[in-house]
Amino acid sequence: MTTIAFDTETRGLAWDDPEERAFLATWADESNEYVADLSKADEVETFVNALDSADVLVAHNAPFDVHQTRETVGYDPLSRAGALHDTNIMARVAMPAGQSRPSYKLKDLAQTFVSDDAKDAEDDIAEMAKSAGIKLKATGGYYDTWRAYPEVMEKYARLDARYTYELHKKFAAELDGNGAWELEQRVQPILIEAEKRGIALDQDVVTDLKTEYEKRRDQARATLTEFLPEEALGGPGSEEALADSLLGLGVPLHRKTQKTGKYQTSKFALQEFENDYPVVGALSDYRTADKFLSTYIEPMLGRDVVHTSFGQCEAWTGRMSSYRPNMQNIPSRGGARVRAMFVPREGHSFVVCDYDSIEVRLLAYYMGQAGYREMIAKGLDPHAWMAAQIHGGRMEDYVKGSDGESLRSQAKNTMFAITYGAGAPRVADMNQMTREEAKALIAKIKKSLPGYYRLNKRIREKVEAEGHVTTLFGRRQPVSPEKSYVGLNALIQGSAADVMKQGLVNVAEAVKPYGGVPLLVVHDEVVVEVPTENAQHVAQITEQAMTEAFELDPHLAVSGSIVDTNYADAK
DNA sequence: ATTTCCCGCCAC
DNA sequence: AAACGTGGCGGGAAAT
Repeated sequence: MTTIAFDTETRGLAWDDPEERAFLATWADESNEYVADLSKADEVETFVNALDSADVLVAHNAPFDVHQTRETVGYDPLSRAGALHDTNIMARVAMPAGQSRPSYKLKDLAQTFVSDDAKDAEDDIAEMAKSAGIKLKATGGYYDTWRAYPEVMEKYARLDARYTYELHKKFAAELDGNGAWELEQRVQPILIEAEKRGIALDQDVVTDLKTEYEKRRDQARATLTEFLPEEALGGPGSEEALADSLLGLGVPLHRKTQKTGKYQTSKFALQEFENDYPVVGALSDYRTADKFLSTYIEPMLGRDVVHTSFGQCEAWTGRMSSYRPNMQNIPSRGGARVRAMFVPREGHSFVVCDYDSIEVRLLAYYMGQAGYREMIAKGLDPHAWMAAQIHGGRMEDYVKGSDGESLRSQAKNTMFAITYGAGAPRVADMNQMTREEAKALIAKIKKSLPGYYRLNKRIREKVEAEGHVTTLFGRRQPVSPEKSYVGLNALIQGSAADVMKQGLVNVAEAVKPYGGVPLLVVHDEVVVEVPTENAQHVAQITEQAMTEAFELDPHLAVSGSIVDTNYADAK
């Protein structure tokens, strides 16, 4: 059983950019460390042979090193039969944390578990770079530092492989037979494949969006400058200038920020003034257009494919995250068409499936309230049901499209807020009602869901006694007892994350024979790219694979759609 | 001059 | 009595 830990030293973090590729590889076995200059063919060969001979390959943040290795030397560590173990994931599974998250960086873990001077390397390297006049954090900074001080850099690079090896040894023993670790191991290659394949962009759409949103921004800006001076719209001093200008226009700002006590100018703080002050609407339009441009549109310009990275265990609840770029917060609400820039490749379609109200279903499961569970199992609308409980009448009077739809939304939003731990003041704020009305609303929800409050009490007591909740898949999820009110959300969100990970594993396996590849995971949604001729069938088996992730009562439900056009057209 | 903090806002 | 959860990111301000 050969275990090899490896690491790459790279010019940057964008592994898909030829400018930011790896220049050095290091690896360690039980007794030795090795280093390869990746510009030398014989050293590359030694490196590749070492990787290829391992039964267990280990890396810290393995996806990054896998991508760098593949792109730099043309050898894909995932192509081997052996296992890939990521000490970052292992540490997070072995030592899950609550909201106060410790560092899971290699050096910090090594400092704690391997060597007291593990962190010194960072300071030394920074010092070396400085004395050589190199900007370490800039692209190529590490490469330049290596060129200037090859022996020192290589020594530290070897140590990283050693630390990774030793951490693996520690965690592998602890995690033997751990179900959560087994699931994470199955998830990782799927995410790596999704990152590697990436999502195709239609540049015609990107440039059209750019034009459209520049126009929107400029129009809003023109309107705004009738009310506000230029210096309130960006640049140094603009934050204070904006608040001052709004006050000068008579807008009675009163909400202050928590940390620094400045006047809030957020959408929420301004919404109460939008009917009386036209500046508020114009400001909102301007900020939306500006944000869409800088965050979602301009970063996509000139790319054929976008390769996100997934934080497999990034959220403390077990949820995944997505970064560089974040593909989990691309605008979709309110008719935004930004998702239209993401398109299936030629001859392919997207199959987009998401769990229906998974958090409500989990809540129903944990409440154990028979009537509520059956109502959901029958496919009825829990939010319309709740609205009817609150306001009387039949639930049909509150479904989407009816006169009572806004009361349904109120019930839904309040229900979510309460699950997240909101109290009467926050519920009053969000619903534009008095605190007394909010109390009455919460009381009515409480009355119609006795199981909810029993559950909440039970969870809080468990958190206060044991410091954790236990998710649907038996995963221990720490929650700080001082904030036991988040326990319910941790349970529901954490269990939904478990389901999604199992669902993803099921999906990847099921769609593979039909050429389907998961490209994205967005908490309760999976996007699969598939040859168009197989799309109908793959949609059906994807739904089934997700539904079968767990036998819940009420059962899980999945709805899917097939699009040949773009991501915006899904659903 | 560089890094970190803060605010605001997109998603689920 | 009180406390709405999980993320990432862009731009400006504050800290170093």
